[in-house]
Amino acid sequence: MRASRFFIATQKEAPAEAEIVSHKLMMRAGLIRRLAGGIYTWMPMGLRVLRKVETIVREEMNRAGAVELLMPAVQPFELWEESGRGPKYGPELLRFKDRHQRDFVIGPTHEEVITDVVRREVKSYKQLPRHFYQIQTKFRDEIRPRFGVMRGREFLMKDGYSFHSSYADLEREYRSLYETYTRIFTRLDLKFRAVAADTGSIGGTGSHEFHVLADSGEDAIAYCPDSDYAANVELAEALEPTGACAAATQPMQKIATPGKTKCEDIASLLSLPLQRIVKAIAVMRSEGGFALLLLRGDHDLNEVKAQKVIGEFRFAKDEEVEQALHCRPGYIGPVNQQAALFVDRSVAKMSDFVCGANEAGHHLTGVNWDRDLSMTTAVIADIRNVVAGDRSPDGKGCLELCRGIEVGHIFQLRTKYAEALKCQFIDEQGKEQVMEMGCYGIGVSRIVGAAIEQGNDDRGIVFPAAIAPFEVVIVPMGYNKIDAVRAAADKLLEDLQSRGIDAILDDRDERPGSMFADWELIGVPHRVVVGERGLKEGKLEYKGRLDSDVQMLPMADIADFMKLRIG
RNA sequence: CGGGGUGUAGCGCAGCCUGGUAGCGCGCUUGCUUUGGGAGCAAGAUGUCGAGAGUUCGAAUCCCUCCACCCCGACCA
Repeated sequence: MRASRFFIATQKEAPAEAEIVSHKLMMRAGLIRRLAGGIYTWMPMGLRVLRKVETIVREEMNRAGAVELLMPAVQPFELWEESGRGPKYGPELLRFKDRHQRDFVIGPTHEEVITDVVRREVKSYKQLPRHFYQIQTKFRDEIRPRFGVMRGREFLMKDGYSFHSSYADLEREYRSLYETYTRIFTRLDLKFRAVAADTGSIGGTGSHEFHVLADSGEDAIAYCPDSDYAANVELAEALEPTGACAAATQPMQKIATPGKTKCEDIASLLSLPLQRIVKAIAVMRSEGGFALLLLRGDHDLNEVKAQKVIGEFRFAKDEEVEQALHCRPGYIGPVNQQAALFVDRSVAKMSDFVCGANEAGHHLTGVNWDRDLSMTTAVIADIRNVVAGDRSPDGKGCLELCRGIEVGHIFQLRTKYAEALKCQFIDEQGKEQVMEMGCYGIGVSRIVGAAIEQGNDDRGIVFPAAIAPFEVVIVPMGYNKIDAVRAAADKLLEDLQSRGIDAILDDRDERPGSMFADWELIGVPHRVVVGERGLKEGKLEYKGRLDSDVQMLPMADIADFMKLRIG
């Protein structure tokens, strides 16, 4: 490739709307351009990266025995009614009508469509198992698209679906895809971690997420450095504190705490650690009305866990709190009131604690279970987020926290969709059975953002060689002026290409500084400079994107050298 | 959906408070010089000041409505 025929669209400044480093760099390097909120054009330079990611994913999926197909982006809404997922997916599902007033959606995912395909095509246990996948543009009408392609509304996804005659066979495929995903992210040269995950709206049991580790990630991951335990914080279990509840040593006392509505305020007022304060969170349950959730002051509510314990709920409005407890928010507590109590495990083991007095401007100190309030009707459960230092659920050490960008997700869907859509087969005994299903997703476009989030410096992107838009850039000093330079650069391009190396020759009439800056911004991993100075000694100049120094190499050796480097 | 913020040239921004000729830097065009780390000089082009309605002799500036975008939260892969 020659730069003069390609399209390079670098910019010195990123648009103000770009917040995180990968978004800024993708804009500056001319990889993407925004068309509308969360909707981007992949410019030629960016498309090369996207295609390289796609190729690795495709090769590994094929290797795992999955078969590629391509389903329509536009789907009839009836399928979503049939699966029962239409209402649940809600406004994120982009719906529209055709000229005959029939309802359609733009597919955010394809469980319904693939299940429809398989129920029509596959009738016998002899045709199972099957695994189909596609790499396709999806649309999800996100409430708040952000971070460029990391959370776009339109995005490229690899989605695969497997069908089985037994759960055991689904488990086998699930383990196999776990290995496949590990291979994919290893080949992409990303720092990643597989974590146990909540199954979310898609349902089913058994699920792992693959996260690229990055501080800007939207997900919190809990992991144990001393074992292989790792889970999304949404799911990670907070164990019961060890030891028994300490005996009461203080009487319960009401103290004035005017204006102190936050746990932190109370803690500093009383010179107590935050761990001695209990906060009460008021919620309205879909079934059963008002309830109080009790958490230690330094802990945060985990809504996913809480929902599993108490059912659907929302936070109570201020008026609802006043109505139920005759006290305004900020001073509410569990003592002397009738609301249903859901108590976090850690709170159940506390003694001599501080909580709201259900009287404006007052809190209670020295509160103890049994003596001051009953635990008999309370539900004790794990409803908080784990924090660093908590015991690992596998008992092998303590948890650490880090942040991740979810780039892959594998689910055991079991029979959820097969049942709803009557996707059945005839088994060896001639009996009709519902198929077991798995599904496996990779956010192809998100990977590009995640890779840049992980690989960048003050000069720009540092792409892993596997997905860089070009493997090598040839930068001549005076291509259009000096015949010897031109000849050497042209020959090098030919040599590299004949060895299957993806090289670009920057034959633009730019100044050296601009060319260097452009290619460092774009993140091409290898650079060869062709200059008159070196040519006099028959040498060219090599520099890796992260190298601090250049190497002078004999012209004759450079193609082999590059081949060795790139592998 | 709630709270906050921003919309002025392709990009980054000033001007707005206190109404009166629409500006700066980068980029772009042309010429000359320059040519190993984002060149210099000179000349030039580019605007529905987000949209609509209003106040006013006069609106980028004041008022109202709407739209878009960003951040925080809620929500969600």
